[in-house]
Amino acid sequence: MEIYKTEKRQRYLEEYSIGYLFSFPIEEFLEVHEYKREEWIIQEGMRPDFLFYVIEGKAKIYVTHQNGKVSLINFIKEKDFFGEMELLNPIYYTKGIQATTKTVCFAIPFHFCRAKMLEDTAFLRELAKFLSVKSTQMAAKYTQSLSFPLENRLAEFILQTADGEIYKEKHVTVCDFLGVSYRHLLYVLAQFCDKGYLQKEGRHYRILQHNELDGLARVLMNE
Amino acid sequence: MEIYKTEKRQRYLEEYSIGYLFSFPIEEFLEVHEYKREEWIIQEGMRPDFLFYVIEGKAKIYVTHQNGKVSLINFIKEKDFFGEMELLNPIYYTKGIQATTKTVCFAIPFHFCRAKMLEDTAFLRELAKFLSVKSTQMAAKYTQSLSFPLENRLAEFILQTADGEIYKEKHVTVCDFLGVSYRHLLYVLAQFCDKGYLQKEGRHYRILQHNELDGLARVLMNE
DNA sequence: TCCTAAATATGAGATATCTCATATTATTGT
DNA sequence: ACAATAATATGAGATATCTCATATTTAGGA
Repeated sequence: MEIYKTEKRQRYLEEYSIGYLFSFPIEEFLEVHEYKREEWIIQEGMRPDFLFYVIEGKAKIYVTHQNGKVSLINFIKEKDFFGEMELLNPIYYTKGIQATTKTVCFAIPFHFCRAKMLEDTAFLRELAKFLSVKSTQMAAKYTQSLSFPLENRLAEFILQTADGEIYKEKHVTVCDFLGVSYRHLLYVLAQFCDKGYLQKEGRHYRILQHNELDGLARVLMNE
Repeated sequence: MEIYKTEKRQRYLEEYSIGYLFSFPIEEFLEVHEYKREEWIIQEGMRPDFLFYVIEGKAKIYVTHQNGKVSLINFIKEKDFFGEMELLNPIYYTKGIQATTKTVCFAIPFHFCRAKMLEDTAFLRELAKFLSVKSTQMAAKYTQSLSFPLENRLAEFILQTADGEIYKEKHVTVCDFLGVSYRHLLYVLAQFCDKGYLQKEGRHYRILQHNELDGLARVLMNE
């Protein structure tokens, strides 16, 4: 982890101003942190000292269960907060946050800013919106996971993450995210190839029948 | 649905004051609504005109999927909000809310109060806390449902909802809530009886081995 | 460059869970 | 009090998904 100082910090503060999220001057308190690919930004179970706001990069939220299984709860991207649970709730089991790519965040120290943030209408309104979306998404994912087989959820995931016609997510990550075994994921991917929806090209998959996948994914919708 | 007027309304306003949740005078705008057991407070897909705050009673949040399956997303109890998604988000697929028992709510009209509420620090802070808890719970339920068989989740549910030593939830409701088929629910309940954790008494079940169920439920924890 | 750990692949057998069919009680409205 | 509807119950067969064993390939570190 690297903390940007002086000019570099200043450059980020200017280029990605988040002043509009607050009605008090936040700039002076902001730290700018850079995390390397794969680096753990927050260790599971360790309360952070900052509220984070992502400027560049992507990260993943993980939790480990008692039976050893790991769940990838969600992805975090630009303009997302994390650490907000710890800001609001004195008791909370902290999830692990791992950078997927090089990630730059604003880190807002609780120590100096908690009280101010909790008194700030503009910020609280943004936060409430962010949380309402998050909560809605989790509820949707929850009920979908109980109501539909992997086939549908994977189709949606492929379409969401594909780069043009190419799908190339790591199987291991996808298993944790969709909550299925590695074996089963490969079964369903093989089915998609059999049916001609996908074509395997080395380690990647090319989407051949966008429509068919879309049909499978669309069934999840309406929420 | 019945709207309390004059004295009855006044009595509720005094007995269950929620003035402390707001920093502006809210009382004059509050309606007091009573819904009968089984009544739909909000129809799925129909945006409500109020933010609701539950005073007495219990309700359920439902969503219907395209394949006809119904999910019981969560239970709502005293001191919970609902309609807050529609307050915050102009675009949102409204879930259905059904009263389980006779339910009395304060209904805060968006028309008069939206702007005020979205400017109110005290309220926004409460709402953000409420949403953060809700989001955390959904995330936990989501990952648990993907990581553990019904056995564990049912054990937890039985302990949470049992009335003393007696478990008597309706199977139909539990299926929707835990996202499993009726058939499978009965299988696992039968297993619990075989193992001596539960004993069937007419339509109810008596908890015989609290410890064993607790062991199964505890495996979910740590979040 | 080589070694090791991670990621990919595939088979075989188990089990968790689902669908459907069919009875038998409760509950509710009239 | 009766009919209709909802809830409970159980069997049988299907399928979605898991576990484990084992190879092969890829990628990162000494």
